[in-house]
Amino acid sequence: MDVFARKGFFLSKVSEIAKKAGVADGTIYLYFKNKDDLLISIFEEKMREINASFRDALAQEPDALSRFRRLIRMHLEGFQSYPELASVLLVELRQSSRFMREYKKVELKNYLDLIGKVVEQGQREGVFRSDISVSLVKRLIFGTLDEMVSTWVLAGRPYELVTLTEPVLDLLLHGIQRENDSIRKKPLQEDVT
Amino acid sequence: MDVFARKGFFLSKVSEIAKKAGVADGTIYLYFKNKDDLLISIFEEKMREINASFRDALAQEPDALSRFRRLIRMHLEGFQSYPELASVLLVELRQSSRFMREYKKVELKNYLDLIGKVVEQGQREGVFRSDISVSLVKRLIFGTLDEMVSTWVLAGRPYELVTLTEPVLDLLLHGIQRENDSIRKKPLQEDVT
Amino acid sequence: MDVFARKGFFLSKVSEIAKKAGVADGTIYLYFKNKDDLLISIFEEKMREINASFRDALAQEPDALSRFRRLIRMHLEGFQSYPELASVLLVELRQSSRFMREYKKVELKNYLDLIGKVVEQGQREGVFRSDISVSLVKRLIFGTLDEMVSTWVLAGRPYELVTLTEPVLDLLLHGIQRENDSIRKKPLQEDVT
Amino acid sequence: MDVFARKGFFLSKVSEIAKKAGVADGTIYLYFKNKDDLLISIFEEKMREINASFRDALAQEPDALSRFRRLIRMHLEGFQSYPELASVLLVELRQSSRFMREYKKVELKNYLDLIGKVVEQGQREGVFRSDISVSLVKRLIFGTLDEMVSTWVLAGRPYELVTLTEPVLDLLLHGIQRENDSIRKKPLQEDVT
DNA sequence: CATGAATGAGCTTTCATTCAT
DNA sequence: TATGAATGAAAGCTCATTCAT
Repeated sequence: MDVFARKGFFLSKVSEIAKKAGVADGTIYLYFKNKDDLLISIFEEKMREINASFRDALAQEPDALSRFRRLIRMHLEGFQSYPELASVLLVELRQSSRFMREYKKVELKNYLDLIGKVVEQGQREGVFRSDISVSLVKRLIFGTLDEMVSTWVLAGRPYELVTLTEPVLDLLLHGIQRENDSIRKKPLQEDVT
Repeated sequence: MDVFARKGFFLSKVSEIAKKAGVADGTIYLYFKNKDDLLISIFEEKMREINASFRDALAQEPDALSRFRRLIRMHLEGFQSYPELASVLLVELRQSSRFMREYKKVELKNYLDLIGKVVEQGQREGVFRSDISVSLVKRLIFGTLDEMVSTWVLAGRPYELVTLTEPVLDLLLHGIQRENDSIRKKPLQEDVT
Repeated sequence: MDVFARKGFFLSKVSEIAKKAGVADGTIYLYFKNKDDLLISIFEEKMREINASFRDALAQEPDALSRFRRLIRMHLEGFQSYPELASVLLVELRQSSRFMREYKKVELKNYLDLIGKVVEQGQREGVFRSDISVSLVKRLIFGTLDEMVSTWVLAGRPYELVTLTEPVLDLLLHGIQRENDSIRKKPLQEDVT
Repeated sequence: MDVFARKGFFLSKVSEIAKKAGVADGTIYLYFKNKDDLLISIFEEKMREINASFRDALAQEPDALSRFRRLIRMHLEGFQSYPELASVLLVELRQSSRFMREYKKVELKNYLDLIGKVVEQGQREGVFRSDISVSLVKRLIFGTLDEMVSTWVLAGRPYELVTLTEPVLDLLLHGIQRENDSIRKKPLQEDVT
C-alpha cells in the first residue's frame, strides 16, 4: 500500500513492491493473481477492518447526533493515522476505469451504507431533516470528507486533520446560509435562560 | 480528451489519440512535448474556457445567493453536457501523483477561487454565515459537487444531473439538521414579544 | 525460418530472430501478431510457393508414372536445397499440440492432396493398383519421404538426398517382397486349377 | 508421459507432472537430474520394455514373413493401446534439436535395428528382394508406420489402428504399381478369353 | 526421504518517441 | 509541416530449481 500510495498503480513496479516487502518478485504471484488483484486485495482487507471498527464504535454511541459526530471524527482520525490508505482510496481505486468498472467495491459500499444508516436513524430520532434524500446526504457527507482529506493529503498534511471535526460537523448540520434573525436570537435567550 | 476520459491516462495510447484526431502519431509531438504535456495542455485549455464562461455568467447575477445558485447549476450542467471532462478532471488529473505533484493546477485553483469569491461576497452581503472558514466552505461545496458528479458518472449517467441543483443547494445552505419546533417557535414568540 | 529450424520454436528467442533479420525486436510485432503467428506465417508462405511450383511442374509431365517420379524427386530436391524448411516442417509444426491442433494446416493438406491426385490419376490410367486406398497410399508415400528427409537431416546431411529418388521410387512401386516367377505364376495356376 | 504427451515438453510443467504423480515438486529432483532428464528417462525406460517384448514376440514366429506381419501388427497395436507414448515418440522426442542432437536415442535405434533384422532375415530366406538397401527399407517401413500412427493420433483416433495391419502389409510388400508380367498377361488372356 | 514455499533469471510483448522522407 | 515505420527500453509474469524443515 505504501508503494501504490506513493507512485500510483501504473507507476508502481511489482519488483519495487516485492523489494519493499522483502520477498522475491515471484513470491508476490504465489499470493496474488496479478498486479490488479494485489491492489484490490490489500485495499479490501483494510476496508474490512475499518468498517468493522467503525461499526463497533458507532454502536457505543447513544444517539444519532453523537454517532454522526463520532463518524466524522473517526473518518478524519483514520486517514490522519493512515494517509497511505487515503491515497489508495482516493486516487488509485477511484482512478482508472479498470477498477471503477470491474471492481465491485463491496467494502466501499458498506462504508457508504454505514453513513446512510446514521442519517436514517437521525431522521427517525427527529434530529435530522426528514425532507431530504438519504442518498443525497450520503454524498454530501462523503464528498465533503473526501475533499477535506484529499486537500490535506495533496497539501502535504500540514495540520492535524482531526481538528476539522467540529467545523465540518457544524457546516454539515447547519449549512452555510446565515440563520435569520429569529434563529439568531434563540441562543441569546437560551443563554439568558 | 475523449480518449483519456474513456481509458484513463495510462491505458490511453498516443496512437489512438492521433487516430481519433485524424493525424499521424508523429504530428502529436509537433504540438506537445510528450504524453503528459498532452493531457495537461488539453485539460488546462478546457478549464480556461470554463473559468471564463463561469466568470461571465456569475457577473450577470445581482447578488451572492443567486450567484451561488447559478454556480451550482452551471457546474452540474457543465458536467452533464461534457461528461468526458468530468472523467478527466475527477479521475485522471486527481489520479497519479505524477500529475498532482508536478502539475501546478493553475486553472483548477482558479475554479476553486471562483467558488471562494462567491462565498466571501455572500458573507459581506450578510446572507452567508461569517463565522465559518471560506476555505472550508470551498471544500464543502466542491467536494459535494464532485461527489454528485462522480456518482452520476460511475452509475452510468442514469438521470439529468442538473435536477440535483435545488436539493443540493438546499443541503448546502441549510444543512441536514432539523430546525426543531421549539427553536422555530421561539423566534416566532419572540417576534410576538 | 533459419532460427526456428536451428533451435526449435520454444528455444528460439524473438530477439534472436529480430537480430538475424536485422530489425529491432518491436519491428517483428508490426508484421506478426505474436511468436506463434510468426512461425505459422513464414511456413504457410513457403508452402504456398512450394505447392504452386509443384503443381506447375507436375502439369508438364505426360502421364501418372512420370508425375509420380517427378513428385518424389522434387520433394527430395526441395528439402535438399532448403533444409531449414525441412526442420520446421518436420519438427516444429508437427511438434507441439499448440500448432497441430489449433493450426489448420491448409497448405500442408494441399500438399497431401497433390500426392493423392497423382495416385488417383495413376489408378485411372491403370498403372497403379486400384484395389488400394488412396488415403493409405498418400500416407505410405508421405511417411516414407518424411522419414527419408528426417533421417538425412538428423544425420547431418551426409549425402545428396536426391540420389534416393530411384531407390525410393522402386520401393514404393514394387514393394519389398520378392516377386519371383514361381510365386507369381502359382496363384495363376491355382486359379486355373 | 501422460503430461508430456498431452502438452508437449515445453508446455508441460514440472509441478503438473509432480501433482499427477502424487508427489511434491521437489521429489522429482531426487530421481531425475532435471526436466530434460525426466523426459528422456521415462521414454528410454518405456522403449526398453517395448523392445524386449517385441524381441520376445518376434522370436516366436517361424519365418521372416510372419515376423514382418507380427512386427507391423504389434507396432499398431502398441500405439493403439498406448497413444501417449505415440505422442512422445512422434512429437516430443523428434521435436527439439535439444533432444535430437544431445540425446543418443539408444533404444530408438534398437527399435529400428529390430526392423532391420527382420528385413535382412527375409532377404536371406528369399522372400524379400535382395536388390534393395536394408537401411532404406527400414525407413520405408518406419516412416510409413509413423505416418499411419501420426495421422491417427492427430485425427483424434477415430478408428482401430490395428485394422490397418493387412492393408499396410500389402502395400509394403507389393508396392503401389499394378503388377506386371503375370498380372499384365492376365488381362491379355482375359481379353483373349 | 519427502516437502513445497521461495527464488529470480529470463522471456514476450507493448508503446512512447524519433527521424528519414 | 506532416508522416508512420522503426525503435528498444522496460515491465509483468512464469516456472525450473533449491533447500530449510
